[in-house]
Amino acid sequence: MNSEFCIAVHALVFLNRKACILSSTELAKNICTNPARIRKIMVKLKKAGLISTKEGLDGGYFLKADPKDITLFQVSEALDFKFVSSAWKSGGVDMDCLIASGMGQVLDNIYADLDSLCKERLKQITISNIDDEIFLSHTTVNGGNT
Amino acid sequence: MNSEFCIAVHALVFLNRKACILSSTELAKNICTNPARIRKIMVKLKKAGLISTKEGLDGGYFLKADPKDITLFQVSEALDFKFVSSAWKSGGVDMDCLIASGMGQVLDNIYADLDSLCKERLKQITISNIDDEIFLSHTTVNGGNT
DNA sequence: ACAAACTGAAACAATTATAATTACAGTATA
DNA sequence: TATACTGTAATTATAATTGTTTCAGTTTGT
Repeated sequence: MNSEFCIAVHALVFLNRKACILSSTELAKNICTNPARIRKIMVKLKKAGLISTKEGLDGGYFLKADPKDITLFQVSEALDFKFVSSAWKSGGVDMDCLIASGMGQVLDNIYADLDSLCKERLKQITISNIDDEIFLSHTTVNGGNT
Repeated sequence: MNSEFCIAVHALVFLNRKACILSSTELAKNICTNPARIRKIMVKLKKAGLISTKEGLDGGYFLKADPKDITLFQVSEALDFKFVSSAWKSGGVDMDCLIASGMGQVLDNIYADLDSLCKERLKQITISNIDDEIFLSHTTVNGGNT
């Protein structure tokens, strides 16, 4: 469920740069996925107050918050997913051996720790930062005449 | 491929605690998986110098390194996997739009950064630490007579 | 008022990733 | 020299992820 994060960040950067209302179909085209998937993700960003929607003709999605204020941490929180986790557990809680019964929790704790470490780091990156990263590196001071 | 890490850590902790040679079948039983999977993972730990093998009758795996020196960072390096990554990429490198063509790399960089952050943290945790965590919490100073 | 074009949501199909199973050659050991 | 391992590969089974299709509900513009 990590690609949801990619899609959300991509959509926010794109909405910011286009600075207009874009439908799920238009977003899907740029992101290379399908509109239904876009909508499912945008619902979460809307609940988090990062975007708003306009229904009806020429409706779609647009940024609500200031891109300088939207951190990737907020995006990850909005999506409610974990960067680090494991569905598979070794051993089993009802086994006699202390290692077999305890290892699942031990690793869950480690993964939870790593996950918050990641999320703390993402508080330092905003949608504006990413826009800069993409567009400043393609803009030279002399217009590309090296 | 995150469960490989769970299995490797579990196996190392178990080998350390049992302090004897254990076959892939015995390890698989405690970890709750199959011997072939165990062997595939143990090959990597062996290449990294963390364990050794003994073939033939009553053969199997045993710890080579000091559990106080085996960090979870070393384990993750031995397995050569990423805690944070995404196979799915938004957009496409050959698209005209700078965002669509650049977003994949932007997120790859972010994920690589988060991944090394996680691995740095794991330099602080050893196999001994985990053994302690499991066994010290189940051992009270008066033998459990509260 | 009404048609158009959107979101939100669900059900289903397709694809991909992950894990389990089976089998067997090679090897050290008792 | 038979035994019981590892190392490896091929195959099957299962689970997770992504894509597709459909439709009810809503708002907008004419």
